[in-house]
Amino acid sequence: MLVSIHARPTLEDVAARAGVSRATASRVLNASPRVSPEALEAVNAAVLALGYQPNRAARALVTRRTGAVAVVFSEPEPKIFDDPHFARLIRAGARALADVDVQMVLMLVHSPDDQARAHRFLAGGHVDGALVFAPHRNDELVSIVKKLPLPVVYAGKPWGSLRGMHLVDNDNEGGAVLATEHLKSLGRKKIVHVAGPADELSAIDRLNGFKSALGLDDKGAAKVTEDGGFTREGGRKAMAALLAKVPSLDAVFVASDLMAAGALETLQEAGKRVPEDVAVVGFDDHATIAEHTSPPLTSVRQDSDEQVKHMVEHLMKLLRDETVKTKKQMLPTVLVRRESA
Amino acid sequence: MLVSIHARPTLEDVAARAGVSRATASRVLNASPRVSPEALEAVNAAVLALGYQPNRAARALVTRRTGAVAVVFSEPEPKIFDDPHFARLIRAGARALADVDVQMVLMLVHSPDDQARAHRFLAGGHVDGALVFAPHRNDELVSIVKKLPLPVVYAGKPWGSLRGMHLVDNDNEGGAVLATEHLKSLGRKKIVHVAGPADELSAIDRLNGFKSALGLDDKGAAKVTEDGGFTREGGRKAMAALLAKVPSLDAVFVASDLMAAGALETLQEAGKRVPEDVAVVGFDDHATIAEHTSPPLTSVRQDSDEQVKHMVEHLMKLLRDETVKTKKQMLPTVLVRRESA
DNA sequence: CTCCTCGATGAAAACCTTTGAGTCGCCGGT
DNA sequence: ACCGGCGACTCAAAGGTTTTCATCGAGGAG
Repeated sequence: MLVSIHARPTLEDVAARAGVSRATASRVLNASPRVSPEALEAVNAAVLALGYQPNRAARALVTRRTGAVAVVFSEPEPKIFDDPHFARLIRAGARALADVDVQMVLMLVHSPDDQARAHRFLAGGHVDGALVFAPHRNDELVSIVKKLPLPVVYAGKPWGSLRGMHLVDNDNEGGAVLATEHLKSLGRKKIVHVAGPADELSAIDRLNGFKSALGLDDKGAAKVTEDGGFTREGGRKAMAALLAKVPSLDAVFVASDLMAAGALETLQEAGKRVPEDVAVVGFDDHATIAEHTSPPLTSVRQDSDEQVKHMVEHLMKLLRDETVKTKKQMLPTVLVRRESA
Repeated sequence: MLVSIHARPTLEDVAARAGVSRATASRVLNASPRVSPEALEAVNAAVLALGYQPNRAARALVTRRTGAVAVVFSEPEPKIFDDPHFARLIRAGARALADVDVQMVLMLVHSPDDQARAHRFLAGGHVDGALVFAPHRNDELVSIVKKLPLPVVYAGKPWGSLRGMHLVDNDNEGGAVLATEHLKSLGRKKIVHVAGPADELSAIDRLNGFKSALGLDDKGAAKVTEDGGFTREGGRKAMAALLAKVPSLDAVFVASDLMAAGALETLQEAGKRVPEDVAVVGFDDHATIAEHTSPPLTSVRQDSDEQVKHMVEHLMKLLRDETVKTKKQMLPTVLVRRESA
């Protein structure tokens, strides 16, 4: 049977070759139970022989499903995308979505223009759902997305009411407690904190963990904390400020590895030995940072790959209309000991 | 006219409201010239009033175009994705593609499994074309993709025959010449080179530029060159090796900013002052690296955003079946002077 | 006044799949 | 022998858009 020169085979072709109707062939492909074993085998053989691949557009048209989901990063400050964390999240997203055979539409939202575009796109029915990364305070994108009749899973807690929202968060607070307790267990008496920006909830949660582990109130915490803005440079400066503020410090919990790298540099310049004079614990356990600082960084691991995987799973459940038991998931964090503490 | 509760408006609805036929409405949307001004205006008004957005699936079905292109990163070593360069390319791709309203399907290819998946996907007609980043030697993905009847634009020169391929490359060799000439013009006599891995053409081109600027042959070059593998750690080690090999060196051209950051650390530890004792020039002009080393790094700028933008433009031309004059584009590089040289 | 041309428009086919309704044959029960 | 029921299957409609072809009307040439 000579098939046409180059055209891709259609379901009709498969059905013809298998000696069944289009409908039956379709049922085989969609794993419907109402198919006889013979038909099933014949169709599968035909699919294989012809190298058939369903036409996504046709399928999308009738099912009213696009087979695509948006992955949205909302980030007023484009620079932070040079953060290696970002690359990791994207990689994890690409992988997890490819595994379930759905297309990933990446959207980076910086400006109000981008927001409008994202709004149009998400409202336009071009995707079945969305994964949203919007860590910042009062991010308008979140209010926009919230109003859309679109299944959405957030990474971490977006600012504002969480009513009815689905999200997968890391246990930032628990991780911070872990880190601080560890420093205490080393016998450190004067523990300080380089915090992340006050407009990100993950930073706030980490700060809260630090406070609760030490039994500090807001005022007490303010005396031993500096904002490092989640950047290397910020970590450097915050550490310097802390050295000035608390000369007797003997340990520091830094809210991100990137900042910790900066902090280590400052400590080194100040002639402090790590961990002898000052013990340092970071957060993220970022492979290419934590393992390559000197000394290698003790850090709280939050598994971004795992987080994204859970987000995807959760979203798929929503798309399948399964009733999800827990709307919010919290992923555990663990302390990874290296040499800095 | 009460419209249905929630269903998205269709072209039929638009046509009805504008008092024309579906066909005419379609012509307006596709900017066909054969439309009267009145019809045009009426349809546009209806589109606006209804918030109409074309159904991508339906359109894809009939035009046999998906409105999506794949962006493929082939990279045996997943770690390199922590390279900030990668994040930049992705960002640029997302932006450039969104600008022309096509969806970006991101594919990260690490393993042979991934290759097979990519093959299936690209052959499956799920995208109209592809942007391929495959810098490494003998990357099998390239041979796979080459056989596909799919418009593809490569980033840089993939290894192997370039016959009939479309690509947008940076002028690596020219940039290297620029860097080396600059060091010469500073009166430096003993200039060495920290190279990228020998299985990436961009690294080889930079090495070649270095060689030709100094008039070195292979043997001569080998004496003053070390491979830094495009990593920070590699740059550190390569610099140390060079210091041992060529104690009298007074300048170094490093083939990437990340390696240059490492090299600077080594120089500092060796007690060399930069630029007084040793002048350093990097490559990439990566914002978050070059500006934050101490001293700030003189570097060759290659504009990744520009490169990706050109790739997208080129691909769009291919998709429109325009005959493209030049299959290969070369983007200029410029030297950005800071304090390290 | 008629014929022709040409531009604008409408009707309908085509794209490929899913799915609800209907058909067919067969078995067991009466 | 008939009927009901059931499992496996086929038919055909539906989904929203583009595009070809035909139609219609107006305006110019003869």
